Amino acid sequence: MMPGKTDSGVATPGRRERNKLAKRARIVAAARDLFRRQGFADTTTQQIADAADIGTGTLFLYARAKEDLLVMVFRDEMLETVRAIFAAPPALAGLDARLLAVFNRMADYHANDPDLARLLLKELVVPRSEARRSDVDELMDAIYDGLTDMIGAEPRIRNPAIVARSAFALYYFALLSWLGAGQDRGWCMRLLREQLSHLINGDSAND
Amino acid sequence: MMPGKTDSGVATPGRRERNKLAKRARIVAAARDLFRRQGFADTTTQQIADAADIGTGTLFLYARAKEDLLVMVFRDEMLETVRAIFAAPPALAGLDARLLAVFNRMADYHANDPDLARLLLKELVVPRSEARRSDVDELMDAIYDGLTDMIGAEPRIRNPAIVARSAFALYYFALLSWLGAGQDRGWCMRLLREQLSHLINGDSAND
DNA sequence: GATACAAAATGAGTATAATCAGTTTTGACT
DNA sequence: AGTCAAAACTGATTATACTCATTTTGTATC
Repeated sequence: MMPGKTDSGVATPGRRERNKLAKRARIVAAARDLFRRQGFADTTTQQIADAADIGTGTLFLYARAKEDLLVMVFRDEMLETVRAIFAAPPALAGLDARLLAVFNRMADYHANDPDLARLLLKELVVPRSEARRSDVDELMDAIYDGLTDMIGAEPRIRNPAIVARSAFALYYFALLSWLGAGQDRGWCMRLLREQLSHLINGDSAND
Repeated sequence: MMPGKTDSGVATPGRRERNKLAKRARIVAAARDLFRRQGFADTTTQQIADAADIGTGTLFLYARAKEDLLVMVFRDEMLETVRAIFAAPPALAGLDARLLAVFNRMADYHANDPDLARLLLKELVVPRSEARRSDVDELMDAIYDGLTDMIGAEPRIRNPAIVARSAFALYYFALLSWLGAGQDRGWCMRLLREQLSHLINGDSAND
């Protein structure tokens, strides 16, 4: 039992990779719990490292900065939510209902912990690093895939301008919730729908 | 000449107030120069305090956090620019030309120092504090006043939802510049124009 | 002018995010 | 099993944003 690879046909992920993933999960879980309990500012990186049972140095191997941990927490939870919403049978749920569900989930973050939510939005909408940018893209992709599945068009269309607009739509929706301008959500939804129809019809979105 | 108030009819601002304003100006100037020369991250608060010839403690009396200094710098420069643009005689400059001038000025920040610009946008669009929020409002007001003057409608209309949308329009424009999607600027301008016509026609903007 | 009071300034001190040089663990290969 | 290079881990150390108890400055009243 020496080599780390069993005799399966395709290459096994490998123990190293699995350990890394497990550790990442432990870190994110620890961060999520502590942020929830004490808030972002009052949680030290030391505490997170202790809770995840790793050294402080290791922590910064998985997250370039403390704020990255917040994004990791959000990303994981939101991806799960979006996938669950679009995976559920489309009972009475039309396009609008599902979009609304995703939006509402984002808005919940504002309701529960405004400071944390603000930080999240900042980091997600104007990402500093390429890595961060791909976090947004992944979230957008999840929504796209769900929508294109429902509409029946081909998935996996990528258009930076539309990605930006959709990211904005999500962002703007949350911003409006924060401002208490709830009645504007309809406008926001319509904007996203319009953008998505451009996406599906293959318009170049220059106009 | 003991009392700090001369015998003018109305109350003189007072030396204290004047000193405070002058000190604030010195701080902003010092911060601007250092940020330009060395970048935001590589400039310490100590350096700024030294350059402005004040103690480090005093610095944080004028700015709650280091990032506030960035916003102060931006706010001052941008307000001056916006006012200059709308104060100039409307020679060949229509509505679009002036808006574009304001937008381009914002985009310049991206071109010159992307990191600094990203930080700015984050801070301006999702302000943490009420004080920060009023910075955005003031900028928006400057644009509104210029536009309503040109169009001839009554100035000083305030609608949080429209403020949010306009702030977004500025933000989005800069985001697109950053993404290199320059051809989308037209869409952004049209959005703002549309919002402004709602503003002028007195629509409630719920729709 | 002297006294009292509030506002502002100060810089030594503190807390902590992030680093890095050294150590341990891993897994492929013989 | 034994060897080795690369990957992962560690926590003592560092740099610095921000605080706070104390001092200085400005203004009002007599």
